[in-house]
Amino acid sequence: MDAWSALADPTRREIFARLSVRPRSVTDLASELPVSRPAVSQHLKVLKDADLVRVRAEGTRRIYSADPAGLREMRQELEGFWSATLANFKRLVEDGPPAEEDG
Amino acid sequence: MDAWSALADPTRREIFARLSVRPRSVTDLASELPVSRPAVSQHLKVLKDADLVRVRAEGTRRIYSADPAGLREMRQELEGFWSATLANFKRLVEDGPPAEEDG
DNA sequence: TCGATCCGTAAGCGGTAACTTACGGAAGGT
DNA sequence: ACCTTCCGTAAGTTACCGCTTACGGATCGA
Repeated sequence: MDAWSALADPTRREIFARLSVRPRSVTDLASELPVSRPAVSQHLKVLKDADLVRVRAEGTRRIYSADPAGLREMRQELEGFWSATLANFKRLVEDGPPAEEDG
Repeated sequence: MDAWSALADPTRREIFARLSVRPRSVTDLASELPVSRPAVSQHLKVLKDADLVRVRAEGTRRIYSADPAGLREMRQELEGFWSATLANFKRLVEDGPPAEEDG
């Protein structure tokens, strides 16, 4: 599952948002959310597979933190959409000529 | 369905990517993609509900174009994730103090 | 008016995502 | 050694998503 699909789920996006503020354990996350601890574990696995989070062992606890790696690609692709959309939209409202195909 | 879920689907993201370059009709899009025309129509409805695309009638054809509106919100949220993740990650690799809760 | 083209939607199907409960392993304290 | 806490995974259920085919409305040309 890619980063787009990983962050599409509201619960997973909420988990990632919290981890982007500061690292937390699985139990801590579960206590803050309206889902069970196993559900959080499963969400974290998805986020980890998408390189959106990292894990660090601390005794029996697993401390998860946000990882820039997975987010970087996604951000770049979205920035591409953004600039292309703005340029295209600008031509439309200015009633300008249609765009040439370049991608 | 919000913009995150709308762009999570690969086919829908491909449609949006093409529309961000230049507007196209439903049939044109379908001819470029490995799915049927009704499927494209359904995808466009999702994108439209998320304010990611607009429609303009041109005879019997419906010309769809990328709309900055829906993308703006999503982009801002992702930029928030990005800066928070970077800041948090920086503290971690510097072995600095844990972050305070501020949202 | 008749046919062709463009399009949206309903109906139905197969796949899978998200959640729960149940279980078992690993580490720490006493 | 024993109990507790923390965690991941398997199994099963429910619900939704994406796709197809089929159908009907709308517009244009002859």
